[in-house]
Amino acid sequence: MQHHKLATIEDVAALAGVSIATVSRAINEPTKVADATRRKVAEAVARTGYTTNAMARSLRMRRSNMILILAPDVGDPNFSNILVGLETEASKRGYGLLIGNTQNDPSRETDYLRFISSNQADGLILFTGHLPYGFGQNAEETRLPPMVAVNEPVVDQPVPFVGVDNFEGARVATEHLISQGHRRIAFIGHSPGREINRVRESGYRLALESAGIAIDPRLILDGEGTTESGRAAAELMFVRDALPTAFFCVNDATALGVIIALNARRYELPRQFSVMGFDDISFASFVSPSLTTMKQPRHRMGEAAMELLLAMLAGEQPKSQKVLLRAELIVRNSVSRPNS
Amino acid sequence: MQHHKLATIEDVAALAGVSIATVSRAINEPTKVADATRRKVAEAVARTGYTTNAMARSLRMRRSNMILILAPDVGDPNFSNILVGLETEASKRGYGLLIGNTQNDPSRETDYLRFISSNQADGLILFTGHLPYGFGQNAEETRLPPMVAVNEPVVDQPVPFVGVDNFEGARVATEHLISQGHRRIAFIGHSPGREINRVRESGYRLALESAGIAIDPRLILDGEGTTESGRAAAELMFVRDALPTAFFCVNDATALGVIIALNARRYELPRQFSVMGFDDISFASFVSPSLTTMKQPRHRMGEAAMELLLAMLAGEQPKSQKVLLRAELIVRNSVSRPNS
DNA sequence: CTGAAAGCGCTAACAT
DNA sequence: ATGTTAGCGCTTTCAG
Repeated sequence: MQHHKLATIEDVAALAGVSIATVSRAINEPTKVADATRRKVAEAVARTGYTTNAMARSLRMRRSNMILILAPDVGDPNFSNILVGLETEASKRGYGLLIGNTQNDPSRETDYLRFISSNQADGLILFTGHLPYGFGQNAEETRLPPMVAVNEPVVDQPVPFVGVDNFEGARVATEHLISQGHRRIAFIGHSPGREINRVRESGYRLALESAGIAIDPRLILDGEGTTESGRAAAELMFVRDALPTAFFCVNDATALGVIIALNARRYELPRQFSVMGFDDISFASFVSPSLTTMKQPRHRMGEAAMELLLAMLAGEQPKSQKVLLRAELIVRNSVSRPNS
Repeated sequence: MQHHKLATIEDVAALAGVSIATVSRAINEPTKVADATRRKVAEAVARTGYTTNAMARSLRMRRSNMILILAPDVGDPNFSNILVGLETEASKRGYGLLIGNTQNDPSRETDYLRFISSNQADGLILFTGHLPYGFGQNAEETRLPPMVAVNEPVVDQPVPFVGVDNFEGARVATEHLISQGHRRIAFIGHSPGREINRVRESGYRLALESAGIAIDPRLILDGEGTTESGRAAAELMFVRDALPTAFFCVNDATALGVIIALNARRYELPRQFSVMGFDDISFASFVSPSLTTMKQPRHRMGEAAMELLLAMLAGEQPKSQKVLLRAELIVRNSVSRPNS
């Protein structure tokens, strides 16, 4: 563990009285070496404190055992929880994680590609929802490196994707509300353009239809996925005077806004209104009332994405271009039977 | 940007009609090369799409331009915000970040050291508060690699540290309460053993003393730094019937617990009680009333730590073993003048 | 089962 | 200002 002068494979070979080739084999293909030799080498390794020089090895083997993670915002808690899953799986398989924070800046995206093109990383995990700038132009010609998108699919590009089943999750959430006896259920959405909004709304609609409940367009409002937009949407409902008994919100931030609006109007929750979120962000359990919501399996998303990427690196064809994990219903205190 | 067969320095040299040494110089020490030659090389680089092979370069130069980040929990939002600062500074200086999630598991700590001992990382940022297991035993003999601790200092070890000035921050927080007219100010602390508890409590005491306010031991309670412990501590105050007009809490999680307890008792905040936190975690602005607190300069902590480490890597002696950044008072709605 | 030797792609010392 | 060359530490044929 000395830092100034590390032992090399030659030091070990000399000490063990064998050739460097044998040392290399003893370490990497133990079965190809005689027992006695292997023991001698092992001892020499221990005595010298030898560690394989990863640079030399990577240079020779043309792979680095590193994965580059490209994310728009490393500080986003949604990201960091998935990261833990990525790391768990990678480290289990002997891979290291290199992290690239792009801030959606094209030049930073390009910049990070140097890790790929300089052989410093073997594959790529994409959180950005688009190919890094620098690949984009000539996607057909350019041979893309092995990569997997997670959380956000890559638009218009055949990149394997691991995410959550938003359609199914929204359906389950809405059904939970229905099972409690609600029939007038609002949907407070994200921006109309967002894929996630479309899909979660579809799940909501399907659940209602399956239960034979007519869809009331006045109960469907767009938002922006933010707390403030949730608050505003709830207020709008009161202004318009088309009130639901329950709010299903496209995400927890929105749900929080709805709760704030309802609390401000001095309603008692969940007795007078039920609120359901989606995501299970960290403060979902701290709001009052604590938020019933759909939990995204973030850790498993990370693991699954890494598993998929490493399989591709090992030469396997991805079985499917899309892995969707189920969100889990988390029952807390913001949903109850309607009050009537 | 072809992935199967990358251009090497030889390809560039051949195309430009120069030697590989000249190509290397043209790229790394442009001033040492004639203008015309440099242009030829630049064009050849562009035509071939050449990128320096980082492995070969690192092997030769004996450094990787990589920094290893060792953290107990990569998913912790406190960590991830500092990470952004680390990344900003590192990437500005051409360094990459390798991330290691140890989960406080000694074997994982040791495991990640291979990145250091195999030359895959030049330095180390420590979030763990202790030397990685594997260095610990023989710290005197072992030559430690360049490293900087951030957020949490390394106990009993001369490791340069970048963190927040908790003493000063607690003093400012308490003074804010005093300036509003409070004189009976409670301190809800962390576990007694924790350094952070000791320091923040000292700041609280100094502020009171400086203002000529006697310290009332009945207003100082231990906790565990959790929401639940904050709630319990507030309850205990009511049971003991030694009530403050304001609560200064060792952190926001605790403050949240206090607010929950006060809300549950149907007090009106901040009219009847003021509550002050520390940290400015993400939901501090969402609680009702929104939390007045001290904001940790996490982004800058990351930048400062990386700056320090890179300076050490460049051979500079760290000027001081300890860099303390000031926390910033964030005024929201949980503090007002006392009610009397 | 083991050893000799080539070579991964690069930088830097030395020579011109 | 440019070229030649050694060698960073390793894995992997190819021989034996």
